[in-house]
Amino acid sequence: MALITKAIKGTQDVLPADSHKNQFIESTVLEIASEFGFKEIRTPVFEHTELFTRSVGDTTDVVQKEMYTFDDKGGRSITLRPEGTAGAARAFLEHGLQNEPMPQKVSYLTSCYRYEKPQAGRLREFHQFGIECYGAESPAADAEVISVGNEVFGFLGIDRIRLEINSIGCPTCRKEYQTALKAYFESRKDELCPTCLERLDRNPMRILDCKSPICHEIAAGAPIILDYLCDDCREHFEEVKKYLEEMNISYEVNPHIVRGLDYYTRTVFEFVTDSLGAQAAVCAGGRYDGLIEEIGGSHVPALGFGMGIERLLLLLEAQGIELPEAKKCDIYIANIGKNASYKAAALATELRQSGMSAQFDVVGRSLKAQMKYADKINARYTTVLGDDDIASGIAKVKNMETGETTEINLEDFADSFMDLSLQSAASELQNLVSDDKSVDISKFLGGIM
RNA sequence: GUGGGUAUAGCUUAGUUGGUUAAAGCGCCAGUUUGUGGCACUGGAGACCGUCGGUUCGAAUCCGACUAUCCACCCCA
Repeated sequence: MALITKAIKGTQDVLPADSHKNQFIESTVLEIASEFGFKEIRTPVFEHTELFTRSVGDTTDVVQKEMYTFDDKGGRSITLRPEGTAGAARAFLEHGLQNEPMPQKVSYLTSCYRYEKPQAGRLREFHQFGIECYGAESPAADAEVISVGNEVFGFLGIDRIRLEINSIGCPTCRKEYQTALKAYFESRKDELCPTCLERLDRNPMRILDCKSPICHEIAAGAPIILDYLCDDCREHFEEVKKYLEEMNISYEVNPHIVRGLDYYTRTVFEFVTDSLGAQAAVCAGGRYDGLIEEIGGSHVPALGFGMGIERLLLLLEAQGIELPEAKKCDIYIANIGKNASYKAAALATELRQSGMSAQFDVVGRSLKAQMKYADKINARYTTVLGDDDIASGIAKVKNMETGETTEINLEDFADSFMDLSLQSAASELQNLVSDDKSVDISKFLGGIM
């Protein structure tokens, strides 16, 4: 296929048949976040490259080999954001949000870009839902951020997902730990896999989550960071767990969680699933108390998470969870002849102004073909307009599901049709509720409203 | 960046040991007389068989390279 008719490697189109799923997810997560007081922030797709090298860390894989970086025409080094935290932090500082009442809580839906080799659940352009909470040192904030993620999965009906948490301490206690860890791995140097051998110098903590069986086994006997936490960090971690328990959120402590972004401190967490192949982490984040200072602000403790939208969608599919259907067309106006076409256009306009979704034939097809089309687009009602109907002033409206027809006066068509439509929606809802009490009403409403 | 699988209509796939105009189902368009969809039937459009090169009288089929895509490593959401 010619290059110009081929999407860039690792990018994906969302087609009209599927976009309602994205829309549903997006509005759902934003809504849930807002219940917790997180308000949406929107930042640019690109930033100065230095923002990411400073925050994400210039020894990380993300910065070293995955960023889309280029010089613009003014000679600035620009980078397409590889994650959402840095841009939000930059905006927080730039607009002096530290002078607003604390905590500041923001949420976002962004596209992110990483030059990686694509595979299941891993794209070069992907989308993240994220939240950030600034100015809260307390472990209660950690638990609250985690609970937002928990709420999203709960609301969507996802099970077989577990929360793993860990603390990687503050720079002071982590240093001590890393020394001990390095000493341990040095002692078993000749057994490590080649990649871990490299990691030994760069970041020995990464060896902890290596998947190779030998390294995994060696890592099992390695010193555990939790034993090296300073009193403050240990206390903080204990409190986070306490809050999670109070909030009824189950978790597992996994001392081997190591995040690949340098800015994390203390609490780190991942929501992981085994229904997604190698890309197990659907949502991950943690605390980053040093980040705001690192990019030039004062000391502002903060934390947040990112959730992969594509992975979330994959997960929903893997677990057979149905999302609400796209909004149907309320009424399709079939028309015969030029005159009727004019009338149909006017009627459709009137119906839309009353808040209904209305369509009419714009192709010039036969009546039969128009009816077929109405069926294909899942129209709830159809009406046929011809010279006779216009002359008599009465249109027959057909319920496409039951086949029943109702006569409606063309004079006040929009109002009468709305009554009819609401009545049938109400009775459908009634049936649904009495049929099955467990049905999520909001899903149904999403389908018809 | 490393390894493995795959590549035939919009989609899912047939295509024998290389042998004329590459097949089917779904989908799309139209028709089965007069103004009412779903079912059925009929017809139609739609494929440079991923690309380039090689072997051969002859390649969708065999060989090579490239590209794309999928999966795993790595990394991460």
